[in-house]
Amino acid sequence: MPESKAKAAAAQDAGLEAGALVNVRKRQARSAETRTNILNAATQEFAEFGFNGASTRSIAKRANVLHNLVIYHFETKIGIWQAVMRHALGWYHQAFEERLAGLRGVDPVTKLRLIQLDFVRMAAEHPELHWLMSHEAGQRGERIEWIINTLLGSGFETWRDLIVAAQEAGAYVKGDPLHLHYLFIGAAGRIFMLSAEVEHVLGKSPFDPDFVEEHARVVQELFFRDPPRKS
Amino acid sequence: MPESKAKAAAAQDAGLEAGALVNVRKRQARSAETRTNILNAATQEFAEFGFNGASTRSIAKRANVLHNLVIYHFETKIGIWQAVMRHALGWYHQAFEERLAGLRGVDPVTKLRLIQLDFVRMAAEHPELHWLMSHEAGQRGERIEWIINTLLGSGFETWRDLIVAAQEAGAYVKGDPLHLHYLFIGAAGRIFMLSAEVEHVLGKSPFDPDFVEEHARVVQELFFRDPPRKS
DNA sequence: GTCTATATTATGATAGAC
DNA sequence: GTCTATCATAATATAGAC
Repeated sequence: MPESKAKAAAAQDAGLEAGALVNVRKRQARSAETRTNILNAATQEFAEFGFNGASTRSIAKRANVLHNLVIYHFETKIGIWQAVMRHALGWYHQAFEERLAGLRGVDPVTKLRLIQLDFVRMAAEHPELHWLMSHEAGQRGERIEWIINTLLGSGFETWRDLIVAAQEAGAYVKGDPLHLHYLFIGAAGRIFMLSAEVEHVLGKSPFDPDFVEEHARVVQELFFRDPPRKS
Repeated sequence: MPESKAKAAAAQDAGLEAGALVNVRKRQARSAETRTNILNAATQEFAEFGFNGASTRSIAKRANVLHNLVIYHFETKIGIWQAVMRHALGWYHQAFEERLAGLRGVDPVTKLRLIQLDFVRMAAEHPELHWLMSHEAGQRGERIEWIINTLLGSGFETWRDLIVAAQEAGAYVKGDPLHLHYLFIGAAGRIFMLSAEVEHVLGKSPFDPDFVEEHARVVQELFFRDPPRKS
């Protein structure tokens, strides 16, 4: 935390008369808004250009704030980046946990089908997430280490368990479940990361809602298999 | 072309005594070597960091040359980038054309199987190619337009025709052939672009030769289907 | 919290000696 | 073709007024 920010927090903790308190709250609201704007702008910039390619100035410009406010709110460039990753991956994990919680009791094959459908739709709606990971996950380095150590939780176990269960039911293609999960990630998400090229070759945007659904359907046809008939 | 380079070429065209000619040839050889070193270094840098993230100085450092030689040999930053793309995509297209030429007369299903196998092996051996495209193909912009207009040839038609033929033989999953090609590209290549994360989650490098072959096998299991029995 | 101003380093690009 | 030196701009980051 920057010193000035810490001081402001301390001033708030101390007793303040009513009028001053209102002003403090107004300022806090504006601060929170600025911070959010910067965070969203930084998400887009880091997704598009990667850590090196993005600049605090372009982030500030996109967020419509003065460039030094980016550093003020997040201390360093790596600080903004970490905040972006925490926010993006946190949101992603939460979305899946809530989805899975809603599917309690559903059989694993259906469950896997449904969260894979969600995954495809999310890849179309939030390709930034794929880009953010993509820029880091390709080469060893401090940032991917940080992601692995502080943000990558036990999400993969859930996918693995569901795939194993679907395989045991004879409903999913055979093979190492986590390997298959990465095949799925590639098949499901890559087309949205190549959207400009795809648009030229296919003659339509992969983000077109109808296409997204068709895409999800075909992806599932690749991985799911008809289970053997019982008796 | 830089003026100094044009002058050197002119001097070469003029008559020169034997000793001087040898020196000119030595210089040309060194120049060509420098250019090649820069091109290879630039390929790695652009693949890793994208156009904005890479710098002419980091390219020069990697190539072990003085930083201004990068500009001398390629005029501008976009000039180096274009040379990299021409070289990388040219090599890629040539490799496939030669492979296909060698497969003249082979039935389309086998042909598709074999060039897909090559594609997977190439993605493992040269992930730079996927990165170079990846950094540009995600968003509209001058560079992807340049790629589409000057480098993207008729390669996609070949893939489409082979996929259609394999579908007609009942040996390939149904669906829009070019859409399926992008699904294949994602399934085949994405795992190598996430190598650092994959290594952590799977416990082994996706570049491991045995894994590459297993990966290629599973990818084909996703897309190829048993054709209906005859008679 | 925000704004102006500034320090410092990195970057793309050029000029001129050899 | 390469090397030294340099320029102009853009980058990360900080200091201090309000």
